[in-house]
Amino acid sequence: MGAPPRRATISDVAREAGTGKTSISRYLNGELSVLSPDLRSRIEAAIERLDYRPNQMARGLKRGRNRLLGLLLADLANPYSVEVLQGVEAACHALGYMPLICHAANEIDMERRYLQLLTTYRVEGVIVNALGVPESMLKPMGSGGIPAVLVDRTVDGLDADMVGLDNAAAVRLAVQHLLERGYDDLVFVVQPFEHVSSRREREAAFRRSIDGAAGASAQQATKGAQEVRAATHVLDLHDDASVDAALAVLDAHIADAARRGARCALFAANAPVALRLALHLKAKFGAQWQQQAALIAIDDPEWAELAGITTIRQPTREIGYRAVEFLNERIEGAALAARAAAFPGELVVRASTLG
Amino acid sequence: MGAPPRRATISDVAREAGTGKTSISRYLNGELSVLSPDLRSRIEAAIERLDYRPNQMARGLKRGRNRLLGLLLADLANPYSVEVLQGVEAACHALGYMPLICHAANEIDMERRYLQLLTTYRVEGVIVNALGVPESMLKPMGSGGIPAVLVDRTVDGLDADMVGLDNAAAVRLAVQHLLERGYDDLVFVVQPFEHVSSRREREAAFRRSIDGAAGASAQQATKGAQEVRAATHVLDLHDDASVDAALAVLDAHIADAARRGARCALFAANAPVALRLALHLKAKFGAQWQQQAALIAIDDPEWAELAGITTIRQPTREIGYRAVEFLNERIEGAALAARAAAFPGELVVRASTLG
DNA sequence: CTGTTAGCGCATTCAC
DNA sequence: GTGAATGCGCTAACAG
Repeated sequence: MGAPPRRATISDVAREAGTGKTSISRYLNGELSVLSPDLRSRIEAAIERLDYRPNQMARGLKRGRNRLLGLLLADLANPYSVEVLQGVEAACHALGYMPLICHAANEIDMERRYLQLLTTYRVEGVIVNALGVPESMLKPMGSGGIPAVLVDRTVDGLDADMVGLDNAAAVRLAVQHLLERGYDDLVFVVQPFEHVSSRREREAAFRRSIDGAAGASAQQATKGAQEVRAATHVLDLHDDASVDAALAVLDAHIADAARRGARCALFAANAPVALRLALHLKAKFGAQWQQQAALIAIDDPEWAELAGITTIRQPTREIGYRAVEFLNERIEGAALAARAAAFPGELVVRASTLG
Repeated sequence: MGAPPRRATISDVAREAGTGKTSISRYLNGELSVLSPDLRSRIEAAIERLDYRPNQMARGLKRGRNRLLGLLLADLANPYSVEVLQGVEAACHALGYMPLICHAANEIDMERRYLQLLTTYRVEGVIVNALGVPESMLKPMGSGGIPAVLVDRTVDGLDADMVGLDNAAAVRLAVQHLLERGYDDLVFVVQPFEHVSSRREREAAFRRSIDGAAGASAQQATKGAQEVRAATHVLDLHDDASVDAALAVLDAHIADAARRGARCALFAANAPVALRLALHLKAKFGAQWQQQAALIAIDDPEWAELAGITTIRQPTREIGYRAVEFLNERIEGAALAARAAAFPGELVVRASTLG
């Protein structure tokens, strides 16, 4: 005997059950009511005996849909991505999809390759946490192409569903917290942001929040009545030399603030930036750095608690879940205009802003 | 015009190029030398014009292989998994496979479901970082079933290729470091380890390392001539109550060691345990906890540097890469006996063992 | 060099 | 209730 050399097919099952393929197919598709109890149990037995598993590829080929969703992630090393992924998975299970997870690993041409590959596997839709400019790579979907929903960031010329953080509100929350804690020299640190909408939005929101607060304090003579300074620094994490240079400038800024007697706080636009800054501050001020410099960040990685960093936590699971829901509606044929879901962030206060 | 409502098929291209499907197929499969320059350029043009992409599902159905590999991960929240994943991806690209990433999220029946699903999609092989007991779920492959290679841990009754850390050597390295630093009360902390081979091996290696060291010091009268104590504590991270209880016992142990004047060091079996311990130590001793208690861990997550924890780093990328290589050989038909690749760990000394 | 033919495993008319 | 026939998109013999 031994194990069968080849996996059983529907024909094998039909033969084993002494019937035609049609009945097997009906059984598989839950049209149980149309089968005589006898046939039905014979089929069950045959399937069991042959350890039969319907071939999804063949099914997909026939019916034209394979229940595959593409999930294209810019960087799985970023905990944010992993959490979004979990939300996506949960929704996929609930809706009967199988997520095809693709990891661009910060390589822009990996992203392009994967997008093509997904197309090739005829996924029914894609969820994209874009890295660079899939420009027209995604275009076709708006115009009858494959449905897509964007996560965290928009893609330039593309009019698609979008789900992510309410950046304006999140940044406002953070700035407000810093001002309340008496910081009056705020430094926003962000990766190169021209091409990433979420970074752009956060930076813009940062500027606006400061202006707003300054205006308010001017008329109301708030406790922090003195001027609040604000600056933006760019940290290109993929370029060591550039990072060193930027950190040197930052150091100068911090020193200057100390000289002026100002209270300086660093605002990291996301977790990777926060980690880099924390490492730098630790190297500079030692293990007790939280007492010398303030740091707040968007994103709440697992080590934030250990490092004692105040953060704005994103509802990452929900973001992933909603993305799939949006996509599913699109796949089911909804022809609405592009929607956007912006979830609120949550302030988690820790030692780094209690100096 | 507008975008074509349906993706172009090989027949469309053939018609557009004024030829038969065979030639198109030949073109797609790189049999270019067999095509007249004229036909060839007509085909190229047609493909371009129709934005044609061959349907992988159909190809797979026909040739019987779809170049899909299953990657079943127990827990993507564990940085170890993400790094292995990156190695797997790299190898897949090099060898022309597409990894189907499945995340069991610590749910044992998710694992089972995914294994079935992978079977259903006719993946050519699977790489499994097992969670529970896929028992016979994987059995079939040894006996003509789908090829599999195990990562980090074995599966009980299963005789398959295996790749992971050289646990014995890694643990020895860590223990040796601790002894050299003068610690004489070593506490190994690990998640429930009966069913996870790597944890079992590490725990066993811990006991053996201590015994070996004790023996050596006995005959050679090493500097640490006094007895070295060793104990194992279990931390079930998925059960809060149990964790609290275990930590209380640990605290007692530490207090007792202090009373005796012994130098106590904690040895975390992996990153999740290390994080939990670090959080506890921080809560107990404050931000400077590294000076009150020693901690070493297997795994080297990105936050280890920030937290200043000494670790044994695994060559995770290589592990993932090798897993795919093993699998590929199997898929190509190699019928060798089960192999095992055990990679060495690397000691990264940081503040937590320099007390 | 090129086209015709016959399936891969399955779902779906359409008859019986 | 049930089964035979047709074709999804593609590749692999076979002829020419």
